[in-house]
Amino acid sequence: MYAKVIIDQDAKALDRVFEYIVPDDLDIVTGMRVYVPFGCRILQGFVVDLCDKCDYDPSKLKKIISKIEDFPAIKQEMLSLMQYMAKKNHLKLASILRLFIPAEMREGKVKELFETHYLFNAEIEINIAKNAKKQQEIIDYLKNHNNHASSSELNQFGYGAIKALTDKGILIKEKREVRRAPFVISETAKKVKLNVDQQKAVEKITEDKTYLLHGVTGSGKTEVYMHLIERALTQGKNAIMLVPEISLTPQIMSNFKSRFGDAVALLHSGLSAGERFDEWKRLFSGEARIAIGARSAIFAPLENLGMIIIDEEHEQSYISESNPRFDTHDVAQFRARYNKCPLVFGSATPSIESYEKALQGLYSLVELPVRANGKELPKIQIIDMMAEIRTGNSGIFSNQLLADLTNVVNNKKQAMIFINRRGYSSFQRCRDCGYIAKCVDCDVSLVYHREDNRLKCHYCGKQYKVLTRCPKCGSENIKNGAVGTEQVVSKLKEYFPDVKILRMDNDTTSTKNAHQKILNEFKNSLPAILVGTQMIAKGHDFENVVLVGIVDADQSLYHADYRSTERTFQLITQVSGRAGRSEAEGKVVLQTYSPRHYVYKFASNYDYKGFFRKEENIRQTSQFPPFTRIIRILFSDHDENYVRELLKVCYTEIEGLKERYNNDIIYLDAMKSPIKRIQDKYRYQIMMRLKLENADKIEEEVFNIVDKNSKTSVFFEINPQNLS
DNA sequence: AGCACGCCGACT
DNA sequence: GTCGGCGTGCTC
Repeated sequence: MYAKVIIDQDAKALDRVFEYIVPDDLDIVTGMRVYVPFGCRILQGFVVDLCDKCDYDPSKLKKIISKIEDFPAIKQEMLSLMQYMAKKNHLKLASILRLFIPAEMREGKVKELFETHYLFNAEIEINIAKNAKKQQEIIDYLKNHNNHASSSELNQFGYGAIKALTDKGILIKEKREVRRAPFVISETAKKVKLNVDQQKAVEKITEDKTYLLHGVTGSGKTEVYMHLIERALTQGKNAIMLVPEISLTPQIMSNFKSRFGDAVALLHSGLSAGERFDEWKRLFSGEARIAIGARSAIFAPLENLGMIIIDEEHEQSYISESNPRFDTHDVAQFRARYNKCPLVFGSATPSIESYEKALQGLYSLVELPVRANGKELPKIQIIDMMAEIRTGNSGIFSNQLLADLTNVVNNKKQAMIFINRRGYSSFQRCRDCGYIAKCVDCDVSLVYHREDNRLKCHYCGKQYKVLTRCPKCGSENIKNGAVGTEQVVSKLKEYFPDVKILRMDNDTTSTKNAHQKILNEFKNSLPAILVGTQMIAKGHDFENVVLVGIVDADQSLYHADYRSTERTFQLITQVSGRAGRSEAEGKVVLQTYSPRHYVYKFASNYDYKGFFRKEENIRQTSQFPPFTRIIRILFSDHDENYVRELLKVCYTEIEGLKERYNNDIIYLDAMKSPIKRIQDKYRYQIMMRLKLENADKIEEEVFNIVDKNSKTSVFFEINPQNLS
């Protein structure tokens, strides 16, 4: 028997199958991880196929040394998925396989946890001394507990008694595997009765196809998800539900835990290595039947799927932007098709791509048009910050926002201030010569952090002293750029010295549970103001929040990125949803320097469809996705000359495609990447925009050209999210 | 990726 | 003479 093995190394030259002899005494099956001799080393590999004959010279074949685990960690479906992803995203096989198993398992760091268990042996005659009270207590305890107990339960009776009983054979020792289940406080599940729309949605979502569930904020999508999952379980099937990492709040987790109990396995970044491994194993073995987690939970080792749900479908985090670059939507679609089960993309603000597909009939549109609690959405007031400046207010806050905040404080209520930038301000610039402080390795502007009075690079984390004098012209006239969370907090403290003001962003939530601590503190303070980035935009329901301030709505609008308008609309809708969740009426104050931009008109009226039509129109006329396809090829290397040469060769050859595809190529150019260097690697890129008809063919040819010419790996990105 | 093999410069 | 630089190529 021969095995086709993929070596677990992330190198272009090893990105193929190597054949090995399976020794007779090893019962290897497809999907197992094995140790194999490779050159003069021993490496880990994945068995992806077994067959009777080999393609390579049989006299040169080596033998598999041993199994790593005695179960096949990669199931058949995942092997097909590997093939699909390799082709679709031009990824290396080993790097895909790594996604399918917990990192902890590969690194060999975590082991199964065992606990000694004792069984009561009913066969044997009980013969203990009359004064052996403790031993009698143990026997009584076991009789009351189905004749078995763990060592931790019995330890209270003392080790001597346990040992005496074990020696006599009355107790039988046994090693049992225990799982480190992440602790979740589960409140009592209140089963909510569905309203008419929700009921209709549940009834509609039954077939083996993709559904786009468009439900306004607060329309009760989660309840629909729960019903869908419940139905899948009743049919004897399993389910996956994905949520964006940031909205994996204890609230959602405890909701599902209390509804489905131990059938739920949670996969998110807050788990310890052991917990993650054990949750994975519970899914693998079928002990758990619902996987809930962030992006990577789409690879949950569940078979027989009956439902896949992606909540907040439009979220950027579903598109992986580093090493194995893939789109969770594609993976979900593959798994849904493989398992012949429904796939649900849910959102209050679907991505333009998805909604377009729904209109084209590729997805079936299901709508939840009203809020489940019947409440109105909070009113959004647009404040023209240019007018504020003209009337002499050049501060961060408009007079209206300050007045509303004062009102909130006086009424002992709560407010949230949303600002889409962490740190104190964006950058430091010399007013005389225009010099901007940049990272020496990454070539991006540094961000000023006031807490430790330093400049930091957000790409590599390197820290620098602040500028007091311009290194270029010597001027001391240094100015800070746009505002960030820290600055908003310090300004608020000036206005409201006695009010509890909290900050929540990447910097204040890096430690474990910091997230929850801040939210709890906020929850328990009246009045209070919570300042934060996107992090505060999701999933938290605070009944006392009556005001949401969006300090600089334009910040997400001015990225050189075709999706920035869409993103701004989504952000506003989401952030606004935080106000007025309960009895009190909520209000949103939106500050902008370009109040006439169409995004604000539609967003302030919660008019998704209107926004969609406008945006669709713009994308169509300006030839952007989803009406075209953008391909970005990123070359990076320490050796700048090599990258430039490679870029040149590839570009010339790709340009040659114009002979055959001139009408399909809207745009083609080669350039330095906007961030010219990251971690001392020089970055160059080729960008192209294609008409859809022949996009697949051209993409394939472009990939082959690049692959043929480069020694090192090159990043391929389709419709990139951000262009750094 | 890692490691061996291999062909040219300055040293005990 | 030979120790060691890192270029090229191979690993079932």
